[in-house]
Amino acid sequence: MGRAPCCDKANVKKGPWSPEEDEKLKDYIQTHGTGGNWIALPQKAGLRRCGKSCRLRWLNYLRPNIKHGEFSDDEDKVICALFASIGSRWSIMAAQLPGRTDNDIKNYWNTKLKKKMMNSLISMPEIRKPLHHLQSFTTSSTNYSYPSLSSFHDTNNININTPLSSPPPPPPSSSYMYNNNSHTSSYHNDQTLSIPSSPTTTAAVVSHHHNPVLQSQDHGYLGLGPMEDYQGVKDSSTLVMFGGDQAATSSSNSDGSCQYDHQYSSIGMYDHNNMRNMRSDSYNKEFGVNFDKEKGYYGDSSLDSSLEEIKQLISTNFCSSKIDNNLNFFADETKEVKKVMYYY
DNA sequence: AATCGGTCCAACCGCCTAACT
DNA sequence: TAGTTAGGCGGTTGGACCGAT
Repeated sequence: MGRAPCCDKANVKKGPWSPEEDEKLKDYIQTHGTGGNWIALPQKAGLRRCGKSCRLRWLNYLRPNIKHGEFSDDEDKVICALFASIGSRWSIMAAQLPGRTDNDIKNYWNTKLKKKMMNSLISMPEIRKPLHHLQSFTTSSTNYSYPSLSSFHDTNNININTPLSSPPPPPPSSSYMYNNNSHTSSYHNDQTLSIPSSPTTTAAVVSHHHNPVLQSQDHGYLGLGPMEDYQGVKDSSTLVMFGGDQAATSSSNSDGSCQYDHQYSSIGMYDHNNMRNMRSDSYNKEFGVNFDKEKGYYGDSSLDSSLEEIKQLISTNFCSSKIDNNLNFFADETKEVKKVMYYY
């Protein structure tokens, strides 16, 4: 019953392959093929290796037409698009990229492309969160309209009732906050801005130039806690603030906008450099969220959620049937996302 | 020159499914 | 039909390498 064991585990060599072993394996397969039996192959080829190890070495390194070296922009786009639509199915991705192996793609994604993608999505304005909100904006339509922002104005009388296809207005010079639940408001050099309700997510931006959020406890309007609350963050300019279940007293205006005094009960910080979400110790003490010393961040937020959002964002807006025949679509739409981000 | 921390990637590990007996 | 393994896959890791201090 069953089959013979695949190899004598005690007698097989492990670790890096020597050039001699490579040569033996290559010669054997080029002469005889794999014979559809990797387990028997090492003995026939005169190798003290497990069949699985031979298979891996051949597929990932020795077989003809393997492409090594830098990935092209087009390859980046394919990987990003496929990741968004199918997740970490590296072998399927490899099938779409001639010469690339699943291992290569997996390594490339984990070490470079993931970071590149994250930076691409958050780099222009220092914003990270309103991804769900953006989904409703980034349609394939060329004529964007934002009913929810139709009467948006700020205290400097900058009318932002502008379609996205036009150049976006400059971002606030210091910082602002954007909140979704039912109201939206902003801070701008200690002035309160008001915009109408309706968007569906929460985000906030912290300027690179100075950081009123981290100073804000002194002003009493955010209660985020001092800089040293954020364990492991050396440079406040890398932080982006988001989140916020708010408890606020508000007053509505006739145009549908509203203003209120903020008392945020849930605020998160996103650390650009370390690509992780954080919350202040003040928050965590109050709500019993523990700092995970092993992971280095607070337990309820991590990079994973960011990736999920990227995945969701891309899959909803960029991918579908257009992946195969229009790679530039992804890049163009990414620009649109950046424009929307910049817009805020 | 030595040390340290971060990056990269080849290779291993363990799981799942299909195939075999 | 049940037990077992091969093949395939994604996740993880060890160590080489490199730049900064």
